[in-house]
Amino acid sequence: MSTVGKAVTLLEAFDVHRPQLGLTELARLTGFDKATTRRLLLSLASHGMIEQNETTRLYRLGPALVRFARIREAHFPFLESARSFVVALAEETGETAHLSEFDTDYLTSTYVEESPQANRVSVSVGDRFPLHATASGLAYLAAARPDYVETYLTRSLERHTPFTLTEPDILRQHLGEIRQRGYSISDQGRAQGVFSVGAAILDGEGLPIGALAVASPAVRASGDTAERHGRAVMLAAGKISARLNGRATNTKDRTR
Amino acid sequence: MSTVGKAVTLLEAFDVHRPQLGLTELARLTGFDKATTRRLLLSLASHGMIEQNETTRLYRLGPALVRFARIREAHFPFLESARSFVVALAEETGETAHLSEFDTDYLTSTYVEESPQANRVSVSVGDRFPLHATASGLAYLAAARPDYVETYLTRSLERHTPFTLTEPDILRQHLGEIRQRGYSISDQGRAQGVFSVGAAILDGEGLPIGALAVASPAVRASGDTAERHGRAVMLAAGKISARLNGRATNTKDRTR
DNA sequence: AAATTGAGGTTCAACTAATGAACCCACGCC
DNA sequence: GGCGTGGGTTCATTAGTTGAACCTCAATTT
Repeated sequence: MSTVGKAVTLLEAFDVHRPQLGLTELARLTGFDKATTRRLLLSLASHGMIEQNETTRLYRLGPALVRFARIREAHFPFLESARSFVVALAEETGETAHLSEFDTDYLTSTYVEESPQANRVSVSVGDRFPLHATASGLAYLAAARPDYVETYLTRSLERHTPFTLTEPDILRQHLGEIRQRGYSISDQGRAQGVFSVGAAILDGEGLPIGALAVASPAVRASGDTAERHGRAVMLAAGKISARLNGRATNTKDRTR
Repeated sequence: MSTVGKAVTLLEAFDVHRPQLGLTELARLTGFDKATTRRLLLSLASHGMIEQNETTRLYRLGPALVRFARIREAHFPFLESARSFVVALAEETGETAHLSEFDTDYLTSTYVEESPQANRVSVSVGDRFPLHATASGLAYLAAARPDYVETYLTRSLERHTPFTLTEPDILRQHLGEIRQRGYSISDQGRAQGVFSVGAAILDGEGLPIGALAVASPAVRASGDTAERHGRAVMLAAGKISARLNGRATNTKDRTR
């Protein structure tokens, strides 16, 4: 692995539930030597990518990351342009709606609007969705480049529940149906008792960059739920894509 | 420079006004060889820190940065906890109020609430403030560790206007006065015609992590402006620090 | 109070990964 | 059709990275 890759791997050791880590702990989590870990941390810290609490000696993600994130968001306002549509979708369906963004073989939850009902699906910002086991992921794959999909399908796909689809051939067929239908369906693919439908968010070239989904308790999913939610999520995703690209983008326009 | 440092330097080539860059352009901006630049970009891209537009071949900051920023903000909610106080401060003073965060020898503007008046000071999120030439920076320095201040003062300090203070001795004296007073004053230190007062935001150990400031056109700064704005900014900064640390933190409590 | 454990941090010879000059290719333009 | 420009690649040389062993300090344990 390149040195840069190692440095980023170090950053990836942090998450919402482990926002601060010690040197030894970081070395253990990443598998790097303590000396290596420290040298990388210092390099990162000198650029504000990592910060150290001077009394506890613990490391945490630095302010430069926030600065970079703002630059990206200013130019590529994924969240800003989507928030209101997610809220509207949750209201319309009465269920939890969530938006996720593609990032290295996963979709990462970016914004969540939970259902007001007591029995609801709960999702947290930062949660990562495997592509083959969630409605969001399937919607993403259905719109992704064929070569990416093939590469993804040939690796070993984790089975999260007895309902998870892991057979490449079945998945390929499933993706075909999603393309026809316009939205994806995942019946308890990642978590038991959760029924979801999803649709991809597309960039200016028609390639997917994220997904929008509605998740409901499976016990509330009756005959027409998939279609009702599916239409709603498809429409909302289309609107988000359109706004993101400053124009309509439901066609895969590749003329340029 | 370490490879990691170079990789981050590449990220730093992007800013709000230049959110997308080509390979050659990036190599030119950073001074690295084209091959080096590309290899670094690939390493970064494989972790989602950089993204490439497949048709224009231009590179932009990646989604992983946004993910990391969220992890940091979830744990260290600088902006969230401060926003309402900045709005209130702008309202109270009738002038532009802005919050900035320390990041590698500069304060970076994080949130801005502009004055409603036609003749107002305009600040953009992402603007970088030199420590010696702005009210925010001086407030930061006045609360910073002595060894950091000394290191900072011994480098050559840029003169932005005829009013910029660049003499280490004068600055040291100035910082003493700021500590006594509780807020800083910068009369046209960075831009002609801008009068600002500022106060530092402190972490749980009493060390500064950012600053809050009120900036007004110098022509509106009369006799009591400094004191009125100063008191307001000091109070607001104290409240932000307190909320950030979950308790009162205007004393430098180091008992642990 | 001496011994033990475990954390942060450092050193330096061995070694592996980074470097960059020169290269190719594609496209747009005169 | 030749020239300029930008993206991308190659590989011998070179410079940065590695990690076992070490140090220090503070908190437990004996």
